[in-house]
Amino acid sequence: MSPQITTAPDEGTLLRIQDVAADTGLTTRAIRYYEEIGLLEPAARSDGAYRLYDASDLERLRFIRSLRDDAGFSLAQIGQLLEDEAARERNRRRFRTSGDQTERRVLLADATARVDRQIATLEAKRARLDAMIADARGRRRHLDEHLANLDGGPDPHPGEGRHPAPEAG
Amino acid sequence: MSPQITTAPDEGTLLRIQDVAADTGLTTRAIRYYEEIGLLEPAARSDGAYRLYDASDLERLRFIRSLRDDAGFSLAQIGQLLEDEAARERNRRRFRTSGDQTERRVLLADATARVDRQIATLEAKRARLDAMIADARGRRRHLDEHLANLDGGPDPHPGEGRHPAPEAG
DNA sequence: AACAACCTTCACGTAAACGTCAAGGTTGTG
DNA sequence: CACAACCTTGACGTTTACGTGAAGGTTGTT
Repeated sequence: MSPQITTAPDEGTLLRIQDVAADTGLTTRAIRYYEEIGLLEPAARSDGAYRLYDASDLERLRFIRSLRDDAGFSLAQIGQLLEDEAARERNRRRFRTSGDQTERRVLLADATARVDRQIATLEAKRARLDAMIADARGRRRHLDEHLANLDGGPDPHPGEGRHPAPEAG
Repeated sequence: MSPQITTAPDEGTLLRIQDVAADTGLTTRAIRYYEEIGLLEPAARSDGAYRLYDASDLERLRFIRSLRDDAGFSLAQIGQLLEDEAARERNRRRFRTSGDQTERRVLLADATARVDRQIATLEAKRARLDAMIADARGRRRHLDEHLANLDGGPDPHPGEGRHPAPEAG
């Protein structure tokens, strides 16, 4: 419990690209590439032009990775989802420096609209996935019925023909 | 109600690649490419080596497209999901020609296992998507709280500090 | 048989999303 | 200040998933 420690400042920590890579599970090349195509700018640069990332950068990179790996979006789509980082940053600064309640409300409303669009996009994707799952469940039920037919009475409706083949694959 | 018509046989219809492309929304090149990487073989070939596709081929192609566009899987992953078309086809033939109830049961069980794996994969993906949606909803709630703070009593807990910045982006 | 409209198999081109050097500058430690 | 370990910016290579001709054969209709 020493009153002043220089290790683990935590709050204003800036990481170099390799540490960021380790933390996020991305490669340094990928991170630079994301910067190249405008997905994020590092919070700062060192005197020697080293890229320096803060906590919010890490969050953003993890989000990008999640959208890429978990949701399967292309980087172009991810760019659409994140939409205009510059405006976002401007808004942040304006929000912090603004004493005007009305302006703060407008900025928050903007942020809300962006998040709502993200949610809508993600839910649309989930709906399509759900449809596919339902479809697969249907195929599964179909197979189960065939199994039931084999176990119970063999050949209930002989010349049926709704399905060309019993689908054994 | 003529007893014998040559148009619209429907049952054993075989389509050429362009018609298949129109039906599935894929390009002829994509369909040939999918064959190249082993995702499907056309049901038959004409005397002049034209590819000929049946109804089940169309289903399969629509499924592939769905996995690609809706679920965002790579063709390699889709190949894993569809897994061993050759075995599938062998199973179909064996199923049709098998009079042995036990064998039919085994073949159906195999098919069921495959479908179950597909469902599991799709549900895993949906779970990850759900997590992301929940996350986005959390961010949205957070923004709403800030809005509420602006509307109601301004600055309820002054020196709080759990959040470094009010997050206006 | 002629003809358009299909189809075939190469084979090279392309955009996305990085991987992988190369050549040189920067940082932190002894 | 020497040195390893990191970083920088090019710049070319690679994989995936096709697009786009080219050169020639096939089908269906007239």
